Amino acid sequence: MRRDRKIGMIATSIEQIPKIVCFDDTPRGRLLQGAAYLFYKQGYDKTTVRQLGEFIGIQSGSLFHHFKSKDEILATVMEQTIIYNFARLKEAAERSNDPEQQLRHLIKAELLSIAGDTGAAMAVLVHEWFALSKEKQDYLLKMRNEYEQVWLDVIAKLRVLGKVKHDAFIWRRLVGGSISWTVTWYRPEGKVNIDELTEMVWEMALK
Amino acid sequence: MRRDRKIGMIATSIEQIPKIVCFDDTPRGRLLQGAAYLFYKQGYDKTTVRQLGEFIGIQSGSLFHHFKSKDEILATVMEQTIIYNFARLKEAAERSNDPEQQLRHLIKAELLSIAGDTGAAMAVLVHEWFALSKEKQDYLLKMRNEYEQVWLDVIAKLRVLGKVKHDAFIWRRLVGGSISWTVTWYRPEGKVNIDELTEMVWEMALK
DNA sequence: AACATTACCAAGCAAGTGCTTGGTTTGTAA
DNA sequence: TTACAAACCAAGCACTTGCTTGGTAATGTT
Repeated sequence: MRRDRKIGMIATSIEQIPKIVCFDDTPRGRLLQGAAYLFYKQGYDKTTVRQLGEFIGIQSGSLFHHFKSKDEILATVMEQTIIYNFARLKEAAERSNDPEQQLRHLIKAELLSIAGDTGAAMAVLVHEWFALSKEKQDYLLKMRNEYEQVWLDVIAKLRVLGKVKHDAFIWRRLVGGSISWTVTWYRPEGKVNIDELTEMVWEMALK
Repeated sequence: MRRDRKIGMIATSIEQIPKIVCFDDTPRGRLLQGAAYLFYKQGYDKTTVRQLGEFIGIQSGSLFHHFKSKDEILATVMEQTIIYNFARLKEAAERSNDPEQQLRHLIKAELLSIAGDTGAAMAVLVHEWFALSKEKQDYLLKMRNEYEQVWLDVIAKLRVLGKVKHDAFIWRRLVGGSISWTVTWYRPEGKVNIDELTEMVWEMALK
């Protein structure tokens, strides 16, 4: 009787879970949606293809009509998540010309990604990174770099203004850490909302 | 031919890896040491008992003479890591009476835990938390709470001094996020050392 | 020397695992 | 209606997993 650890309070079918915006309404999209939820709740390895099949209402074998491996399902969840949130970040950066305000928008956008409507999928991205094959990691890293460049551009401007004094990369990682870490504790029903959190991070970051 | 993803540049026996201070030199200690390393490099689920056995030089079945399950190995790695780093944190807090200096010591202690000599084990604690059974999670959470209390005591004093204005819990989580996140990027051979990093986090945190 | 305890081996079982295969149903457009 | 592809089912194969069992070697203590 191995591997019987209890998973508490988990949905048993795809209708019961909140929609994640990065996936569409095709069978394939629903599959990704279900996968993101289960990977989020249980982890990639502990989610079996049988369980995923049952969750979205098809046979486990039928999954492989849409994707050629379980690995590819995970990679696709991550890819779509990155694409969606990259677009959101870019949009945020274009919302202002003042670097300080841009920073505020970036922070909020990233908090929304992680603690908001794509939270489950982002958590998968964070937690299951090492479950990916090396090649998929490399591929996604390239997209990740584009994403980071948006940040670095804004930071560069802040450094010119003297608002940021430390090394840009390290500074970004410290601020990014505060934001990313919310994945481990933030709950929408908790005592702060995204806007208040944005404000706190912004103040800390700008000194 | 499943699950054949390549793991690059990984040691194949326990003599090749750096010692982690929280484990002793008994057979049991070496087992934990090896487990921490492999869990760190590959993840808990992808590390098989066979591989762990081979790594430390015994048969896979012999592992179960020391621990009654693989789960228990993971939990013990985490437990010892928490115990060790709790002691280090407490010691750090007692090194000064000035809250601002105490904070500096706490930050450095936590950075040492995560980016320093217990880094591999701490990474396991962070990444494999959900691989633990629920009961083990609850048990370790109690120890974690004691650990957090050391931080909260210092923060409370800082709030009295007006050095921290936001909610103590949230503030701690943002600062803790910056620190914990170093697990994903910090390398000792990189461009900053622990002391410089301590300084940066300290400045950000204190505003 | 005698005993007890710790550490370990060799073999294998039961229960999964991801994935394949060959075929059927469903939707869509001409 | 016909044609064709997308979506799916039912069954099972090849393999790996954590762990058990019954025994042996090494180590330490008196």
